[in-house]
Amino acid sequence: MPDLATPLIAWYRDNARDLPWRAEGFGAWGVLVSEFMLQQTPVARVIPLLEAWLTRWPTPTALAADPPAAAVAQWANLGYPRRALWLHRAAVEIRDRHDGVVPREVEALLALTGIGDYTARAVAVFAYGERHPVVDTNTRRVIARAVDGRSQPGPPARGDLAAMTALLPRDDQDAAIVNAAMMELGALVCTARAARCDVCPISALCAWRAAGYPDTGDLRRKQAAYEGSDRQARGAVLHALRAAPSHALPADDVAADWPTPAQRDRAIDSLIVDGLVEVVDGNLRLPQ
DNA sequence: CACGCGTGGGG
DNA sequence: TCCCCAAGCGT
Repeated sequence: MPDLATPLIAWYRDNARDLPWRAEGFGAWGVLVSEFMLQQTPVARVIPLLEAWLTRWPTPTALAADPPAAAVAQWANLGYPRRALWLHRAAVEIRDRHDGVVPREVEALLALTGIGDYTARAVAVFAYGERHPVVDTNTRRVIARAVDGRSQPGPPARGDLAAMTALLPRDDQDAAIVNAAMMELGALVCTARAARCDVCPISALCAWRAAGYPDTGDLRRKQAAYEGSDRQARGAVLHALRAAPSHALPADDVAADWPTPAQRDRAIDSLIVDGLVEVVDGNLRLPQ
């Protein structure tokens, strides 16, 4: 396996986007919040809401002092609002178990609500400079192509972390840059739809390119159909309740035009279970 | 391990 | 237009 780190580091120095969480001194809490928001939500939509979030809650303790409902409301339209509840819960855990300081150990980060393999290592590496493999979907795609010679990665698997570890230089700072560079390359150059090999710093070393871009068959899990799904129904319920801020609505009036009432009711029930909808005297409202 | 979970932008 | 995609996580 040729050395990918050296060209990646040089490329990253010249081509990395100037993103808020990469600013010197952005802080571990800011990095952690950004990572929560970036879970399945594009960068461009995260940036303005991240700034607003950190202005309102500059520390985990500040967030923990407000009710979870405040976090859900501030989450606005980022999608997957359960993440707002998880982030709030993580803030409480940081206050109660870590004296209000975002932990730097991967194991401690993994124990927080809403933090998994990716986010734990992203915080440890990008906020604290520790040396670990950080593997997201971009990184997995770049490894699939450059190293394994396949057009797309399979589903996340054990072994992903080991594969990335093999690419990391010894030096902690260089390792952090290579982690970031793999993600950045996947986001900007070696994307899911296209591979811009003409501007890729490792095209000469790429196994997929060398093999003539074989289409290995796409093993990625397909996103479930959204049209007609329970998720869509939940989205419609939330949309209706957001449109009626502060006052509760009779349950029958919420998304009343939804084509299948049973599905609408199921969506409401699941949102109540998740803590994203409240029942007050038989009326529904967003938690407050 | 495969599935459920929002919302919106771009090719 | 419509479909695909987007720094995952919990169960």
